[in-house]
Amino acid sequence: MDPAIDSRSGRTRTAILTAARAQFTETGFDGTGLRVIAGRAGVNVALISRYFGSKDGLFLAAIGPHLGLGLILDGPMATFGERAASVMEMKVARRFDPMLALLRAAGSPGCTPVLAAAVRKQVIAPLAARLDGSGAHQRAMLIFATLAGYDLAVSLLRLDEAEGDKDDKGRRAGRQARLADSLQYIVDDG
Amino acid sequence: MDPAIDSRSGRTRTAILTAARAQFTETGFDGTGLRVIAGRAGVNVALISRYFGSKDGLFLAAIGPHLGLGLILDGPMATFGERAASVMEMKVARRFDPMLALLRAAGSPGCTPVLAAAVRKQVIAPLAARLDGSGAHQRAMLIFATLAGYDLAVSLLRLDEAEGDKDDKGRRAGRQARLADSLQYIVDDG
DNA sequence: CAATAAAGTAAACGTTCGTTTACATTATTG
DNA sequence: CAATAATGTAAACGAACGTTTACTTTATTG
Repeated sequence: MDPAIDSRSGRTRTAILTAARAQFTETGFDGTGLRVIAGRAGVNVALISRYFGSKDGLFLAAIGPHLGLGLILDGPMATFGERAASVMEMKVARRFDPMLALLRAAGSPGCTPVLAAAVRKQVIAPLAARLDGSGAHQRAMLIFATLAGYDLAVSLLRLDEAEGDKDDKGRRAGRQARLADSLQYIVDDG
Repeated sequence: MDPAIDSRSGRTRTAILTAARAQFTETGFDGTGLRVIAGRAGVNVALISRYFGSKDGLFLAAIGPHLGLGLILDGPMATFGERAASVMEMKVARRFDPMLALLRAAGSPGCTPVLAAAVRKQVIAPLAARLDGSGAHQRAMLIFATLAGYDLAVSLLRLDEAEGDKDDKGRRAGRQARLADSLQYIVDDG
């Protein structure tokens, strides 16, 4: 029986993980206190240390397994750009956004190496394996860079927000098309 | 007379700013303590509060004015990609890297809005003004995203580091060419 | 049911943080 | 030179942090 479901300890464990994912996404690693996570999960602070050892352990358990590209790689690479850009735009207002959590935590000295390892293994490697042509590894890195930078600009810095909110859908569609095009250009190797 | 040069107060002021730029670049906003900056500048901690009011004030004064594109916009847009990619690769091992400082601080809740405003004003706006064709603003944003993401991948996460360090120059040249190509593709509007 | 382990709780630990206060030193100026 | 402002210093402040300890409650099991 999976202890992550049912059983008292399993319930608090997942409650902590869920709260941690949301909170790390919203306020980053350094900006998130364990007491806030505990309160959000309706759980005592000391239990976090008991279950995950340390704050780093919690971060790794909460964010680590979700840094992959998910379903974006499912499908022909001829339409990778479209799929990726679509996912990047759809994920707006989700409570847990792995890429945003990565951006908000990548600056914390303790998180950088573990995040780098996770991205290498879960993003770069499988993506490069799907790319034809030369320099697959570097092109995979460039694709990741484009996606991460896009999230930095749109979701974190909110650079695309104008004064009036009118034409919001049009703006979203426009930037999504540009992103898709730019990504596909890298996939197709120029 | 510019009080920033000569005069006792001017010297300590610039010493604090220099130390702050380097330290914020290395360890981010939350990861940087005022005592470390003070020690690096050879200055008493209390003077930081006196001269810059608060840690946020210091960050703004140290990083804010340097977030622009610098000399990258000087020259024809037909060779923008090359110039930008060249600058991104040359700046390796510099003590103060504005883009890296931005990436390391963007996750801190207090820094995000001020960084967004600075990028909008100093990067997106002047860059969009130099772009021909439709959707100049969004393409400028996408260019910034590509540059920031590239720095995230290469300088911060160091995703391109392999086990053996051989062929380092070749790898650098390769990824620089890819970046230049990808940037120019956005400038030229497809 | 009693014994043992697991899970949860409350409080405190020691540290670090940004900032402020009170005081000493140095420079400026009438 | 004396007065006054500017600059530098040392120490302390209260708050927040991650983590640990001692204890109570709940569940499991022989």
